[in-house]
Amino acid sequence: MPPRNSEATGAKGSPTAPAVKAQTGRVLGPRALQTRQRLLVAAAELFRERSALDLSVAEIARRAGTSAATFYQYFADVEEAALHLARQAAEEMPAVLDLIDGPWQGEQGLVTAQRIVEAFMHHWEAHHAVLLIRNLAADHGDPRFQEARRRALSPFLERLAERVAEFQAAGRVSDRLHPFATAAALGSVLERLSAHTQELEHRGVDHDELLATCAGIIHQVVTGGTPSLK
Amino acid sequence: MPPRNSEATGAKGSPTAPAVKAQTGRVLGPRALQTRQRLLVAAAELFRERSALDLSVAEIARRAGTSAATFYQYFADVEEAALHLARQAAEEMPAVLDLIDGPWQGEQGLVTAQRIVEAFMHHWEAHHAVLLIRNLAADHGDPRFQEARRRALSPFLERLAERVAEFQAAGRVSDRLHPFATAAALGSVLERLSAHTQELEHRGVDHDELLATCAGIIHQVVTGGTPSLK
DNA sequence: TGTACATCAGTGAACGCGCGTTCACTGATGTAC
DNA sequence: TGTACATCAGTGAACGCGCGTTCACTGATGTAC
Repeated sequence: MPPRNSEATGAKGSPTAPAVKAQTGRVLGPRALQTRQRLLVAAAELFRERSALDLSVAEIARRAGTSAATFYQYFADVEEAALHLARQAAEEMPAVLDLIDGPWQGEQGLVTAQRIVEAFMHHWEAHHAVLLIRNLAADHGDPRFQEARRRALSPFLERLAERVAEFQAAGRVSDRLHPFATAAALGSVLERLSAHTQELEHRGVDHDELLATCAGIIHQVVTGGTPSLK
Repeated sequence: MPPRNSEATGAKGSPTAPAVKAQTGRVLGPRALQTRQRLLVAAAELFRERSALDLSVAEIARRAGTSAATFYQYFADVEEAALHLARQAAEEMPAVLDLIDGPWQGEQGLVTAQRIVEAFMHHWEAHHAVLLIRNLAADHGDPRFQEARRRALSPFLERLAERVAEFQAAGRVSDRLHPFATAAALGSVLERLSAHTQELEHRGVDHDELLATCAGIIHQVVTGGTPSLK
């Protein structure tokens, strides 16, 4: 059996990660990091099952096979753990970003739109519960969650808005549309439809139709009309 | 002083309302209806302040100036009260419905789209907190809230889908778009942008620009392209 | 290699608190005669 | 109009429960020599 956790014995000042700290401010060792991770996983599981921020510290600790007292060594409260999960999920978004810079001209535009939709849906499938909670808390006005959401979505929306502005400059898209508001609207389509695939499948819209529709709308709104109707 | 509650002394079998009942099944008198209403108002206030379903019965009762025991005479739990508020809010939607049957041809189409957006935003301003909670609970899978949401949105989405299908039949809109999925996408734009006016205003998008953008997108997607770019 | 000590990490037990829920009771309102 | 009674509506008090939070303590791990 090879020794696991070999990284724990490695360079002590590894500059890659910003050094996770306990509530007291102490830097965490490998065992503590493991425990903390177990708590996060437990919280994520419970969010998936229940949802909403009505989880109790006791419940999370129980699920993680540890005690509530331990939870308080790493997080001030349940929200802090949720916030961490939300930020973790957001780290995936950059992959979607590059897609926006793909080609939008002609038929290629539709393919680009499709790829974006696929990436978004994938993202939501993987983090459904946490993203839902992030959005709820943000909607309600919690500034920490609002910022987490903004950080995750802003780069995406801004780049998309640039495309809209480009097509506007080329005279293809109506000047009535505010580029950023348009991007935000398309973002909401992506989020909502990704979050509600089941409900729509229940209504007779299968996954591929949903993807095609979503991509079609994005393509049409960004580039201003369909190049060919077929 | 004229006698108030004169309706209470009127026809005992008034068929207009379906007769509200207590948890025990007894039909409620005027005083009880007032108390029940006070509890609902208190719950709505607290939802506006807090949000999420983490309100306690004790809290609602306190706000309503009554006791928890009284709450249980009218509602089984907090969710039941929330559900009632959600259904109440949904009763406003029919007003939006008729707008969809307005003219969509030419420049009139934009006006129609604008009216729809205005009505939707108004609806959300009035019931923000409750609608947010309804959607959250529905998202999480609670079937009662899912149904409440479906009942509120379905007629709207179905009529909108009909318009999309009409423009498809006329060869104006791509066949790639699934009519109902398209309507759902536009519905999500309406809901999200209505729910997030503040956030967008924070980003330099004012209310009118938001309205124009939202209407522009709806018009373009439903009718397939802008009639004139100006 | 072995031993002594320092620090890290985890936890049982305790405390008080506010909640959900129920029940027997009081007070208010309506009705029959 | 007045009185007796029935029903409606509201509530204080009680119960047990699980939670949040803290603290002194135990056990695990690392380190110096």
